Amino acid sequence: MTTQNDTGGAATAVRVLLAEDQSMVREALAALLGLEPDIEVVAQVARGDEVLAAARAHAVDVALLDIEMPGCTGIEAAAGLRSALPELKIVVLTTFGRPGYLRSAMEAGADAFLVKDAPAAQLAAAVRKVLAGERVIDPTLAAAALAEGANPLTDREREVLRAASDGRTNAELARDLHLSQGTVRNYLSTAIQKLAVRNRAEAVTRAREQGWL
Amino acid sequence: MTTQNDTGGAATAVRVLLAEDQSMVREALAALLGLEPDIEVVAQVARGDEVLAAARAHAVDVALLDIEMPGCTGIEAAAGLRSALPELKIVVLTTFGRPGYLRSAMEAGADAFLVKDAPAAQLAAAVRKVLAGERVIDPTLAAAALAEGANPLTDREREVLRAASDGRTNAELARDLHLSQGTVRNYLSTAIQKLAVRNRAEAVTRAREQGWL
DNA sequence: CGTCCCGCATGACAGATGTCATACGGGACG
DNA sequence: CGTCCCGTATGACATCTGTCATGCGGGACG
Repeated sequence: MTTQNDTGGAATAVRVLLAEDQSMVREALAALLGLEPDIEVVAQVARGDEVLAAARAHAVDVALLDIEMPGCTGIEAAAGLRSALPELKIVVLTTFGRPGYLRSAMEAGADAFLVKDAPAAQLAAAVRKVLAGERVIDPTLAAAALAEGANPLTDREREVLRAASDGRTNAELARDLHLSQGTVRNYLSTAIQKLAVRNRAEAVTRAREQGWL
Repeated sequence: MTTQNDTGGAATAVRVLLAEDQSMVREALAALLGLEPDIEVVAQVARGDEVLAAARAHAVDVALLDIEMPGCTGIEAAAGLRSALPELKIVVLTTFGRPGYLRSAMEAGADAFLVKDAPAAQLAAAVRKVLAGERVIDPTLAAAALAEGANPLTDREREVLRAASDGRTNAELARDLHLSQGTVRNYLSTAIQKLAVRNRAEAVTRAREQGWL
């Protein structure tokens, strides 16, 4: 899905791409940004895997990316944009202020990281700041991300934990991941210990809230 | 939190209350509704338990309620509004199109039920329709709600399942809920059977996606 | 090149979880 | 006043889950 509305806005207006899967929220954010005379939303997409093409097609200056999207995540989209269009500024916008998300967003090359419960004024402000070359991150969240340290889980552990997250049993996990049942249990066991919890369900909860899942 | 902005809008404009915990989304929705000449957002709150007071204080015609909010849910707020201010129209707006949510919203006296991935235009449309005495619900979702039937869990089963949802062990649940450990297991067992799943984690997932948790 | 650590894997064992039969008091409903 | 369902409880049993000792292969480092 790609919407064009190149009408309106000053000739010098910042050209913004908005990527967010919930139509109502996306269009509402567009309305909000539309109130700013120096900002123009020139493209909207509802899927992560449509971001790059839309950014190219509409000569976008700033991309505003939600994280949770079908197709691919905003983080992955950010990485793609960063390598394909290095000039483009990237603002990652998310519901969840998870330290791991902030870390991944920054590693993917984001210029700003905003949570949706921040005041709306910060959105336009962030767009202007990244254009001016600044980086915008919530200091509290940055502190949390640094305090928590990096994701302690190995790839395999994360994979198994993610697969286990909706309640699948060890036998199913073993089949799906082509592992022995015992191996699945070991990965879950080490994940449980690394996360300092007592069972897989707590491990899932904890990994989720850190953005490590 | 209560914001007043009685300025602007026609004298005959619909007076709308907006309840949504994420500031950015809330203010964006306000901006969106603000574009409609016949609609005026006269109050905004970020918590469910502030809805009733704000509705009273601002002579609101229509309340737009998100479900997931601190304080109390939009469903609970709707029930409170319905009994205290029977004239008021209620639109429930939610991220998740869960059949159980629709059912509860309707039982709580909502006049409309919208999901956030519907097109933005439906929001203003719904406000106008409920004012005209119509009810607005997504037909697909209504069908799903009817097909699924009502929540099969007893109060106690739901309570135990909810408490178990973040990974607590039987012993902890028993202590917290003042039950014997065996009783906890029985409740979880019956819940697991009613939901046609194979363990507590799947039961939690399933109950959640139905809006039964 | 040996050694050490890490990721990965396996199986044995103990403890947690899920099932089932059974039981009892209380409220609802016919 | 039976009958049924709910909430509560117990104990026995089977299965699942978490821990641990152990082993293998590869990369890092001295």
